[in-house]
Amino acid sequence: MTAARRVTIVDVARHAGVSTTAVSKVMRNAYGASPQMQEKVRAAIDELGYRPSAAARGLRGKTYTIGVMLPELRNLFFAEILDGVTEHLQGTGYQMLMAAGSNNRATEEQVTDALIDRSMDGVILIAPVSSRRRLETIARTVPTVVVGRHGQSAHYDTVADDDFTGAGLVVAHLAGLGHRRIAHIEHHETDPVRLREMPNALRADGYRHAMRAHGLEDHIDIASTTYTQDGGHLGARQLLARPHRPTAIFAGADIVAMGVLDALTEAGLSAPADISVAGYDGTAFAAFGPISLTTVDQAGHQMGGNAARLLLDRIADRTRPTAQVKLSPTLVPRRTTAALTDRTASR
Amino acid sequence: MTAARRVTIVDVARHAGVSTTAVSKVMRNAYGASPQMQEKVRAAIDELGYRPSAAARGLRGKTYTIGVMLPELRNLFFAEILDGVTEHLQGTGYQMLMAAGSNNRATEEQVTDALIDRSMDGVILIAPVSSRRRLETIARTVPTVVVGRHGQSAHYDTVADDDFTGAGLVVAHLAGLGHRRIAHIEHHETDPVRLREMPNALRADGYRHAMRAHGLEDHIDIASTTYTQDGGHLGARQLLARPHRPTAIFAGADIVAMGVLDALTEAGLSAPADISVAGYDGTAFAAFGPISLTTVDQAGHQMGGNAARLLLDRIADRTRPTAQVKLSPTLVPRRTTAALTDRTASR
DNA sequence: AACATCGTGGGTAACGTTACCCACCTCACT
DNA sequence: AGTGAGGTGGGTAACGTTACCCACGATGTT
Repeated sequence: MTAARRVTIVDVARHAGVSTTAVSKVMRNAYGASPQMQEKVRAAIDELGYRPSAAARGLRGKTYTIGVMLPELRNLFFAEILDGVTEHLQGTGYQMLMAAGSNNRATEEQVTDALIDRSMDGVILIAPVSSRRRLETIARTVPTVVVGRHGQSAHYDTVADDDFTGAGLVVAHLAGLGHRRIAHIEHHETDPVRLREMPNALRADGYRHAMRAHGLEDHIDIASTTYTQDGGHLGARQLLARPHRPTAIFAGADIVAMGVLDALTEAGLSAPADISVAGYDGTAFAAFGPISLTTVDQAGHQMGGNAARLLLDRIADRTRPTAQVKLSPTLVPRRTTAALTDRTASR
Repeated sequence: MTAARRVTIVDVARHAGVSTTAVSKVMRNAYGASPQMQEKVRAAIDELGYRPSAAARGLRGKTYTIGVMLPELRNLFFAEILDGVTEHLQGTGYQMLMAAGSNNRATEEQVTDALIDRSMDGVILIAPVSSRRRLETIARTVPTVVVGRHGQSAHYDTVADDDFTGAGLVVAHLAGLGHRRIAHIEHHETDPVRLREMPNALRADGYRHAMRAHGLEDHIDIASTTYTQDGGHLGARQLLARPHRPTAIFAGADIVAMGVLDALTEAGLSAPADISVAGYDGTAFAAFGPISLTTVDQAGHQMGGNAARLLLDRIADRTRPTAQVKLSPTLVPRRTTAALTDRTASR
């Protein structure tokens, strides 16, 4: 019942009959330990089951811990990114720890502070909503990579998908199927910095631009809600209530498309018979057979892998110039989008 | 570009013209600091933006960090549990950090070790697959709560759902709808300890017991795969290939039901017209309109809240006797189950 | 024979915080 | 005036690890 005292480096040193310095060297594979010494120490380590304390290590140097801030747990797209990070970290000795920031500035600040307090060697911020200034502050304190948000910084690296182009792919796909009244559901944004940096804003821009490019500027129609299932639900209801109901809805994210499909079901409609629906992200949910959602794959796995790589590079050299990785999205047509028929068009 | 040196307690002490001890007292709201001193110190803290290092704190005492091991990120049921934990931890000063264990013993061991190395004040293990002995070892090292696994221990508390009863609810529901050929997809288990402790094993037991109670012992039919979407897919294909195809499938978890629905779609079948399908967990996915999966709600949110409460209690008093919290599941009938018709029965 | 050089091991002082103890001051009470 | 109690502040030694440096002996070089 009484907690067994931790085995420390001192115990190992005594047990092996060497100095703590020697044990430390062996642990770190540092120079200056003969093979015999290494063997002796390793035997003692195994025998006592010694594991170094990350806290004590962190006080002197590295903690071998990467902190990841993610805005929420329910959006499966983030799982793809995390898989990419985990995979890249395999065998590097780094452990990834995650904390959820719940998509608002106050908790996000709290969470990132918590990661810094716990002396992470580096942090990966996924789709952060914090102010630009705040991100810079974090990046000056600890090596930082920002994923899923554009914008160039002298302090942090970024990994993002080319959202502007991706949105264009969706519009082209739907226009190619004969649709003209193609509506969009966006995540509402007013902050000028975020209008330039956030993926949702770029997707909306890409939508507008592509609509114009296809000669459909008169049909530009946007419902402004949030990137959540509820946001999709609300947005769809707004769009369905309009006098000229759209024949296709481009939801800004797969999770939004879920809400749209939910709302369609409630209204007794279905995709693609009544309305075509497309999402964005390329989550496992979209690939799920009974749903089979047309979406844009932004290669979350690769985003995560790139983020981890950039972070390790920056931990190794904090002065190297920052990089901006932009990945190309691909359209994945599935069964929620279909050619415009007389029936759908006439509504 | 050069990393700004961290503000430490010494900087604050100097800036406020007091001792580090005084600053420490103020930080911890400890006894022995006059109001004037508190004010002076707080002013200095704000001015310098001081935040204590969790690593250094951990070396002496507590880190105010709770570690959570979860088996994977894609099963939305775990998100419910985590929400419950987060909510309970609100305002306690504890931060939750998560690490994913990927459902196998080796990585699970690695991850739990990593949490211990980082001197977590306590850990919550969600549906761990580790051996009983390993769990005991962890619990002797650090306050531990095990969620989603039965079995009594002298060292760790447990929170689980009454899986045996829950499985019975599903069988009763389906039998009530007239089904007799009710099949089950289980997560394969052979280890005798796990057969007693793991929810999947208890659900399978509950299924068998309820089938017998309803006089359906001749129709007991189990596909033994895993609790993943692929497992559900595989299990469903096995069941569909049998000479006497079942009219209802009870999938051991919602994620398994996803795989079942996927396989049905592939086979050109649908639920509930051709086959009724029920899951288990009560995830947000099951509630999703276009799916509308009949399931058993195991109140993940409450499980998480209970786990956090038990953990904080144990951190406060490591010698108190362990507790086993068992929550009652409830059936949530939705649209994937329906009364047996002549058409489905005759297949 | 004198002198570098190299390989190997250990001593010591941090890192930032807190637990524990002691010193001092003020006030009230004998 | 002397004593005790209570309130307030600080000094010091840990916690477990690593970076830096120094010492020693063996080997090779002039």
